[in-house]
Amino acid sequence: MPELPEVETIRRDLTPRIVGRTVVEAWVSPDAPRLVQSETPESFCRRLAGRAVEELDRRGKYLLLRLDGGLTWIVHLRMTGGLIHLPAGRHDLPPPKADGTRNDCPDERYLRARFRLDDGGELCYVDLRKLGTMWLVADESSVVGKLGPEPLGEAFDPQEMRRLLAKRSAPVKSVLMDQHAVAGIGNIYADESLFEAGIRPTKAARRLSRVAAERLHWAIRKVLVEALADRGSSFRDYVDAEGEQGMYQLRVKVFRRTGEPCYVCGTAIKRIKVGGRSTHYCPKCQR
DNA sequence: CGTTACCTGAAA
DNA sequence: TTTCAGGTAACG
Repeated sequence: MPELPEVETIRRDLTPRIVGRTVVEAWVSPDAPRLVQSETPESFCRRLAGRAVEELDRRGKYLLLRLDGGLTWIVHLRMTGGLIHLPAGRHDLPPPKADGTRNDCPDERYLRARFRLDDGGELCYVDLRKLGTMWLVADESSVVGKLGPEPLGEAFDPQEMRRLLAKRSAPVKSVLMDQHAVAGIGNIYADESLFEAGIRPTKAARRLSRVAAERLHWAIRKVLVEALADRGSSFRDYVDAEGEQGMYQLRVKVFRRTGEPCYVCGTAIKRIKVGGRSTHYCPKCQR
């Protein structure tokens, strides 16, 4: 579900609500045996209880909750995970909606873990597909050590963009989505960035000209900054830490616009598979 | 390098 | 019934 703009939105919203708070009790559903990767759920809950959250950071699509005592609680939401904060006095997620609307994932059916805080608030982890993962580790690099640069960071400059495209014979879209190349771009923002740069997703990464690589660098930053300003995209499941939707889905130019006219040239947007993922592009604007 | 498994539920 | 879904690791 969430890519960099969604995870960063959650990080920003959660920061004032949980930094300085202590986890007084942790619970992991027996129905989610794969959620905790670093140890058994029992051990995880025991070690987490009593720890204060000192800092909330993000690397790629990972949330890093730095705790007192030198441990880091790392969360990856994968496809349908979400973290919902309930302030003091509210202890229940909404019940399933009767009308069958799809943006209802943070309901009680999909509650997989909960974390009670010392101010009476609560952090709820919801995940329909149960693909999300958590770790409690002393060494963060054991989890996030091999990620590529942050696309909005200083280390990601046009030269770095060219360097990471060079020597890769895979389609440029697959390289953009490779978290070891650059961290945080997923299916939506890969398609949108390639449209913005006028590059065909299937083009071999190493075949991009210098100018094209530099345009792509600029496009990635533009798309991510705008998506962040819109608090991410909510196509089906994604909601922020308060259960609210993002707005960028209203601004996408190609993602899930199959058959609709390109806003630039009017040509019908095409959908193909690249690296097993649905890929959307304008056959005229993107060469 | 591309493909498949991991999960659940909605849409085609 | 089959396909598809904001992701990733483990395959061959």
